[in-house]
Amino acid sequence: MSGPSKGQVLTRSIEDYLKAIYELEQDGSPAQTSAIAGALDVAPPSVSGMVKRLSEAGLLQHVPYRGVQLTEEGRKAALRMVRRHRVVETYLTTKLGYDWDSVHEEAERLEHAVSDELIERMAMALGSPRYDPHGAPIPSRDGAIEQQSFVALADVPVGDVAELRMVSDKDAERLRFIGSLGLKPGVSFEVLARQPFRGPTTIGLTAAPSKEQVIGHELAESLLCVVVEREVG
Amino acid sequence: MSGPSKGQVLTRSIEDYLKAIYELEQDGSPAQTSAIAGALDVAPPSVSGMVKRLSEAGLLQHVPYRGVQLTEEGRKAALRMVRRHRVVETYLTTKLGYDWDSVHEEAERLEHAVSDELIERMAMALGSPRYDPHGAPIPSRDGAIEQQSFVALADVPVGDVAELRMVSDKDAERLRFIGSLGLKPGVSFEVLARQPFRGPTTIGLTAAPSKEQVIGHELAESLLCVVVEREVG
DNA sequence: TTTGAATTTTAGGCTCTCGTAACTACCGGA
DNA sequence: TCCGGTAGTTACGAGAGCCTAAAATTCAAA
Repeated sequence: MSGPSKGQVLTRSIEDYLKAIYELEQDGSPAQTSAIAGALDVAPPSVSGMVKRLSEAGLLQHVPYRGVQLTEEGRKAALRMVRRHRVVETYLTTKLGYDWDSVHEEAERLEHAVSDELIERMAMALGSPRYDPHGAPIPSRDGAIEQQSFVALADVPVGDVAELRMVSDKDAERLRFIGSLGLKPGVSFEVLARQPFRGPTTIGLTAAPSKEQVIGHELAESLLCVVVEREVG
Repeated sequence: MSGPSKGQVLTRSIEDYLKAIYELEQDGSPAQTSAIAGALDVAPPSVSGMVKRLSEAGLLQHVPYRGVQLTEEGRKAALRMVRRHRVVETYLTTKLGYDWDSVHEEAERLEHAVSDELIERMAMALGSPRYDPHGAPIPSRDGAIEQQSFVALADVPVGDVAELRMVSDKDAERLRFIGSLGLKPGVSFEVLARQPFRGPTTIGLTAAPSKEQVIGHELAESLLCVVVEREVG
């Protein structure tokens, strides 16, 4: 008795797998076993086993040795988790004074425990926010999510003015550092210089142009931006 | 490698068992296997198995065929869960518009997922409340809990004025009905009449004396009160 | 004091999810 | 085309936590 059916009982583990697979699929291409194992911090054979079960449950399609892709049903379940995670993160920062670097861990546990009703009440209390504190879009109740295309700060040409839009929520230390630079989603800045050979980028915040910030290449690759004003010339 | 040790990793199941056992011990006498099984909706052999593990972990003492008693460590862990449960219930009703009859189920899941920090932030946001929406005392962070002695409404003599103090949070339907009578912790009333043979009690709310309420015996046994004014004579 | 009902425990099994070890498939380079 | 390294899978096993059936214990009533 398997196959696609309504009202699956999803365990915590299954919810974690679906969300991880969804996030891996966002980088194009099917999610690979080792990538899933890495994201969930389990051994690859554990993933093979779970993938088999999820595939039998109709939540994803598995091509052996090639990777997995969520089915419509699996994607929906994954987006439900993503919505929960991001609503919780937003609630904790807005209403309970959490810093943006500490909400991820808490949300990671709460997303499995909250009811749909609680999520809707939180969203309501927040005025149905569209983005979480890290700039990630919050899927709607019915699983629609804004598709975005950003440029990493590392790829914004010198001279352009850009706005920071989104940062990964997974690394607390990185978030603290970014915050200490005065950066958060919505902040705009001009790219003043960049050293070659994957060297650092220098920016000047629009709000405080006098204070320049130097940002290493690796970090600059993780800061997702939109260009607001292209350099003339 | 067992015995009392700091920093146990308590599973959800273990947390449930400890809380259930704590609550059963409140009615005096050690908690019995079947009572625990009933409270958690599992079969008695499951309880025997878990009791063995908890006893080996030093969280309770087990006298075969006689029942179990929490150790200091077990009691502390149980009270931590009780605090979580009641803070969450209070938060949901006060800050997110939940009714007092629907919070129990939600808190039952959240109590396993929230961090100590989140509980303290919720308590802070609420002004460190001493009672939950059902009148139950909230244990302090260090596991101190107010010991109360109440009289069931069914035992309050006719003519006395009493105040409702506490109601079980477990039965949503009962809570809805109690609420529909205008009753909640803090409401006071005069006991106007009581029929014999475990018959109903008639009360008149102090706030609206004209409107009398008739309350069946079973319900009256579950309404925990303090007598505010004893009948003269 | 004996017996029988009720309660508790033991025995044995199942599912879920994880792990390690061993085997298989894929793919790029010689 | 072959060969080896990497990635993926299968085989097997462990622990948690639940179950049913059977055995053991308790206790009260005859």
